[in-house]
Amino acid sequence: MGPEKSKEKSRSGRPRSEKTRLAILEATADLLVEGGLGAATMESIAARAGVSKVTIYKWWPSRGSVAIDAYFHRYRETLNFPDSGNLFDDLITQMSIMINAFRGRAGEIMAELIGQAQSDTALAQTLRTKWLQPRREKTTIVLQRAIERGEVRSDVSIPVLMDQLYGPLYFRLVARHEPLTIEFADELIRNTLQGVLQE
Amino acid sequence: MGPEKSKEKSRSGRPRSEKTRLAILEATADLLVEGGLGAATMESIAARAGVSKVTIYKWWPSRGSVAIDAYFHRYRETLNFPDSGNLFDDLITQMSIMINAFRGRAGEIMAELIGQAQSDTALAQTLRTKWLQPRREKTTIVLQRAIERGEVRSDVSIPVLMDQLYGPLYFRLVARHEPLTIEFADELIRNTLQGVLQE
Amino acid sequence: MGPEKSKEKSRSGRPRSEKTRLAILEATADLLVEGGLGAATMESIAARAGVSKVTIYKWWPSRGSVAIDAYFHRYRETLNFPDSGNLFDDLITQMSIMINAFRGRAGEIMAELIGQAQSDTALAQTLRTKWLQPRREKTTIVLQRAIERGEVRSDVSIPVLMDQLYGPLYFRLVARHEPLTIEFADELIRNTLQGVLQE
Amino acid sequence: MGPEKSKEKSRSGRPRSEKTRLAILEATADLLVEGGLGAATMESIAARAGVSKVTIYKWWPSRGSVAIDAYFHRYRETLNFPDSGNLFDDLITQMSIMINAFRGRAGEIMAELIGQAQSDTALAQTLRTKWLQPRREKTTIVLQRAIERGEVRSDVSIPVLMDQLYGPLYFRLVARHEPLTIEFADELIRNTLQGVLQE
DNA sequence: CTCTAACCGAGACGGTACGTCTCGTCTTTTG
DNA sequence: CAAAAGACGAGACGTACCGTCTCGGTTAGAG
Repeated sequence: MGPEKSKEKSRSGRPRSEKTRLAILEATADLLVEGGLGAATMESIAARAGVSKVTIYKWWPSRGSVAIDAYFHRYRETLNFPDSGNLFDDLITQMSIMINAFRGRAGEIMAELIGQAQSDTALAQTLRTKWLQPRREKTTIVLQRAIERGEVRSDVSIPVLMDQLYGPLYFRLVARHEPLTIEFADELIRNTLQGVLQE
Repeated sequence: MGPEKSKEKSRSGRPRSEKTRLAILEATADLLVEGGLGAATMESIAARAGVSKVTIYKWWPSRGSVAIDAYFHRYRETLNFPDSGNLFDDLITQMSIMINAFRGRAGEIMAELIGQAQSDTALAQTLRTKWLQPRREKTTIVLQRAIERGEVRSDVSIPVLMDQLYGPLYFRLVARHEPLTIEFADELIRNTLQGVLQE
Repeated sequence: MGPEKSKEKSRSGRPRSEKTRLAILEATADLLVEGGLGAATMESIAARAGVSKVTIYKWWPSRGSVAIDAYFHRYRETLNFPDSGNLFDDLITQMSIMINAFRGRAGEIMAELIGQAQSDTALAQTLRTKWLQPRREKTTIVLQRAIERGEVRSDVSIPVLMDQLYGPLYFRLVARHEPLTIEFADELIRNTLQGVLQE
Repeated sequence: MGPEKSKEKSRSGRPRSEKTRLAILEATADLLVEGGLGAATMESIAARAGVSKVTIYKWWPSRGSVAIDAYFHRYRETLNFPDSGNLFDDLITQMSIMINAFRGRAGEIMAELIGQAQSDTALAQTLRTKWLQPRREKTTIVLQRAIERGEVRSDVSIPVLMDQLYGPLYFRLVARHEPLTIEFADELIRNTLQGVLQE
């Protein structure tokens, strides 16, 4: 999904215009910010980018794909995960960055992308591969090291633990029944690590 | 949202047809099951129910609203929460029911409804009031009693704890990166209650 | 077409409400004046008259029927034809009255009624019976007397002569290619009586 | 109104499909013949022509416009006016052609078009420019020559004379109070030229 | 002085067409 | 030969009136 820069030796014919690719991504990102996913129709993207619809269809299969690429293009984040040796500190630092991002426009757009993905399997696939997976890989490393340090029990399943940590966050992003705050993250991490039972 | 049965004494004019209301809900539910939310267009609902589009618009503001009412109509569940006195048992029982429901067609439809709600605030509101809230109220009571019994620490925020328990579940429903299994629920509850730190 | 006051001895049951009948005619006439025939929908007439649609359908078969009755109700004219003994004077007098009426709102409405009658045979019938015919009968008498007086040739067909006099007038009303003026009527009558050939 | 064949050098983009244009006109003409103007709805035209409604709206502003173009397309007539040097002969020849056309389906449709034009100014405009005007121009020339020949009085207004000749004809077409026959035309022309007064 | 038939309001309802929107494809010309 | 321009078929959208159909409440003459 999304246009990959061709690794092949220059194929014959006119090469793809990088200017056009960027115009599309910028236009889409602008539309996403201004009116959400609903505003980023193929027609409006083409019009805004000064590009033909066909050109977009040539390189992206669906409007969701363009949107997600535009999202990454605009919000290309460092994706750095701290690894200080103290699990709680690492988690609260990383989660704070994420929550700060999700409280703004980027959060609304991500929520809409997740929403759209419910009826667009290709988009769902892209979201998993390009968004979720890289983050889960980084997190896996951090949690693995915490297990190795003896901080976390070794019988804990890392995928389950990751869902315990990030599931509640995405749940609030999407269900909006409670606000996404740092305090929430703090208690969430604390509870997750220590449990909630009376000692 | 959705038509409430009038409690008022019969108002003037022809009364609303219960037959029509049911035909709409059944038709919509059928369409949801057959082809998901995308298949439940206003046109197809009207055609299948043998009903005029205007009649649907008269009583429901959007296609999402009809869908959600149809969903509740078809999957009107007991919404019973066990309250045995043992928190783990109660949670695993309740969550198993939920997971069993979400692993079938009902789960796909719920995921699509949540998806649609990302770009339809009215639908989002309905989902919160008619789906989430009642369940959270039941759960609140159970957790409250666990605190009173001294099973759970009294400084734990119940909303946060509920998100710890159900957030990961909805996350897997929506992101589909890992399967929704009873084993997952089991470890999730266990971890949540006891924590993951090495003792 | 249109409600006739029942000549029968009072039938059992509640008698028809004269108030309602008038409310409908007044409301329709108002709507005709304000927005033409297009504005006088059954819905708007019912709403404006504070009357149920069914009541209207009870007494009139179509919207055109109501409109035409409302037109006659509002513009009930004397329908007097002068009969001075001089044909030209009589014609110019009568035609001036008609042109003056047709140059205002009444003319626009009549044009729309004629228009509607092209796709509503019942309305067409009513227009002929209630509007055209009475006028043609009056005119026939006047022309008949002109023939008897020896003013007009006795081999002239009266219906044809009437169409020569009034056809051009309705043509301008409906085609609007030239204005409806007294000067037009004057030359029309003069030409018709004397012919246009060089003597 | 209606699509004009572009005189411009080929503009960029996909050119308009002539096949589609013709399909629309043929479908509309068929519908007009089969069921009159009422049958020629945008939906039925689109369905019959195998064309999208949007495509029709792209090129015609209203259903009346399509209908009138379809009418001209189907009944593209010679529009020739004889000019033999004898006014009566020319008029009776031309009027006979017209009456023969108007006595068939074409007359009904024209009447409906005139009817529709009473509540559709754009359509009215088109009727005047594309139907009435060309005919009046031809007639003007013939009458002008009759005046020059000294056959007709030079103080007669040509527009008024044209309304005297064709007004009665359209009046009968639209009011249907008397039949449209050649005999009618004959007496109409004779009366108009010679007058009806006793000499 | 009730009974009862018809009238009337309110408004739900199935239906048809409207005019608009976006999608994804197709067909030209331009650079 | 890629890209732009834009025509096109498809099909859902939400709205407007149509004409019909219950309802409950009313109104006047008949019994």
